[in-house]
Amino acid sequence: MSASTVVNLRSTKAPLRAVDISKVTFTDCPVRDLISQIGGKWSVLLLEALAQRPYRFGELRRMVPDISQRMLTQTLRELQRDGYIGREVFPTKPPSVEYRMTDLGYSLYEPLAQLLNWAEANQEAVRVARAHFDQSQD
Amino acid sequence: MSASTVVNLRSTKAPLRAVDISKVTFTDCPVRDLISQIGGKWSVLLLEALAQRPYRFGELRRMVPDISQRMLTQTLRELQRDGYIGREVFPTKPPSVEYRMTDLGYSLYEPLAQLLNWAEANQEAVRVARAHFDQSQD
DNA sequence: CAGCATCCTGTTTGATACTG
DNA sequence: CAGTATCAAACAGGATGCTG
Repeated sequence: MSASTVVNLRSTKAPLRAVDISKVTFTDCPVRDLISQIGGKWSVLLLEALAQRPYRFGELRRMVPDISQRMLTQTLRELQRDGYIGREVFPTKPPSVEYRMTDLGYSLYEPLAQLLNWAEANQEAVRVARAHFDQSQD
Repeated sequence: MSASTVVNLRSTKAPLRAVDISKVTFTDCPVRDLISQIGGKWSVLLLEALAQRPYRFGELRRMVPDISQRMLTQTLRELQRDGYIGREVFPTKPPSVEYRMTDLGYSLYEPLAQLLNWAEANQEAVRVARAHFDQSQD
């Protein structure tokens, strides 16, 4: 059983995150691909919000006060493109747009939430490890 | 049950990833903190390798051919600082250094592996979602 | 309201050369 | 072998102004 049993350890020359959202092809490692998406500064935050219930653009903006409009739009597009969230435009005046998690998004959110729970449950252990490491480095 | 039940949605002004490894204080959101660490380009790859068995520096380098020496060292240090992996120096000549996962690292790896499994199991669904999205955008 | 286009900055990463 | 140091490039993200 080699180390690549769980995942393809071959790395790629491809950039870690999408730049031009419409030009990006699927990288040859799904793990790298997911991590690069989730690893963005705002993706997890938005997934957590939308896992609770649907929200409109402006609501999300207020929930995450220091996200820029640019990054909110961009991150929502990426999540939509990957199929994790859906986008519905209501033809009101002015228009309102609602985002909601898809079934695929919810299925992703299950293991993701477990990981986030781990982060909270073990934050103290990590804090201690860091303090110890920094000490020993003088 | 508010949206912040699962995790603190407050975002921070802190940079996403550590720059000077010894200067970084724990951010006020453990989730942001974990995501910023494993969201790095190489962390997950190295955790997967070390979840299998201990490896030496050079072995890891050969397993992940296109990681630079600089990033291998830096990422290993970060993982060590957070307490996920341990580092042991053998006083041979020339010296050899072995890295191995700690108990904390293994406990992290459990939910992490679930997430990675999801990525592999659903890569086709994501690929389809992307193709559909790109289509509809013309 | 919900964006988009442009410019600009700091951070992350890579390349290369050198060392105990 | 297992690093460190320095420089340069690429990228993610922020700020601002404009639009249907």
